[in-house]
Amino acid sequence: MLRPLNPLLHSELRLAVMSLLVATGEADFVYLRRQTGATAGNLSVQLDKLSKAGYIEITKRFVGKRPNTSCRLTDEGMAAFEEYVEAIKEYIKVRK
Amino acid sequence: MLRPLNPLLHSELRLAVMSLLVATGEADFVYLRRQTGATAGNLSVQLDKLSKAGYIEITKRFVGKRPNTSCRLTDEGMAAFEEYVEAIKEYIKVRK
DNA sequence: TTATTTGGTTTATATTATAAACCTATTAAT
DNA sequence: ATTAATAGGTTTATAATATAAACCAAATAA
Repeated sequence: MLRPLNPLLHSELRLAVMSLLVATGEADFVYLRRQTGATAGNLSVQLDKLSKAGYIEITKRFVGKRPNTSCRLTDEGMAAFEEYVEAIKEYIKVRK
Repeated sequence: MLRPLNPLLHSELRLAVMSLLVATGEADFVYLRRQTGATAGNLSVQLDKLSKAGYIEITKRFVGKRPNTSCRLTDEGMAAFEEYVEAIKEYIKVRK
């Protein structure tokens, strides 16, 4: 039987965020927003979920006078992403 | 920017069904239920959605005395599946 | 000094997924 | 012959999810 897809990662926006973070290691709110095209509200909610799952670590600080929210992929997040990738490959591979 | 994921296919059960149908061309309700482990109610609903989207064709008939619901992948369904595969690959590929 | 923009969060709503409840017919058990 | 289980589903109620609208505080521009 096909293996289950981690529901936290099987979400277009969260998967996009994780994909970007796998590529960059770390990225801030504004960057993720631009790259994904998501609304700020949606991004905020989804980052929170990834954070609560321990897949990313969120750091809030000021850069100059402006607030800045930075996200870093955790080892747990990386492992979960890799697991998801292996799982979804089963769905999309051509079988004979 | 990452391309959007067809929401009709970005669903665990519907994707599993499509994946099975890509492999077999045609399969009946009972087979799909066994392979996916889904409840009958859920499967019924999701097959209906795939059918309404034109991705599968559902044929109802009797086999002996028992009802039988058979599903066949359409060309449109195959094309949509392939499109989805290309799209999700962008999310899971390792970028440098 | 009043708009506007930046960088977000909270909350309300719409959509979706899922299972529980149900239905009809068949086969098995008593 | 009657009752109970099983097969093969569908319909509907509920829970979970995604999403955007509304909001907020501070900074910059007009």
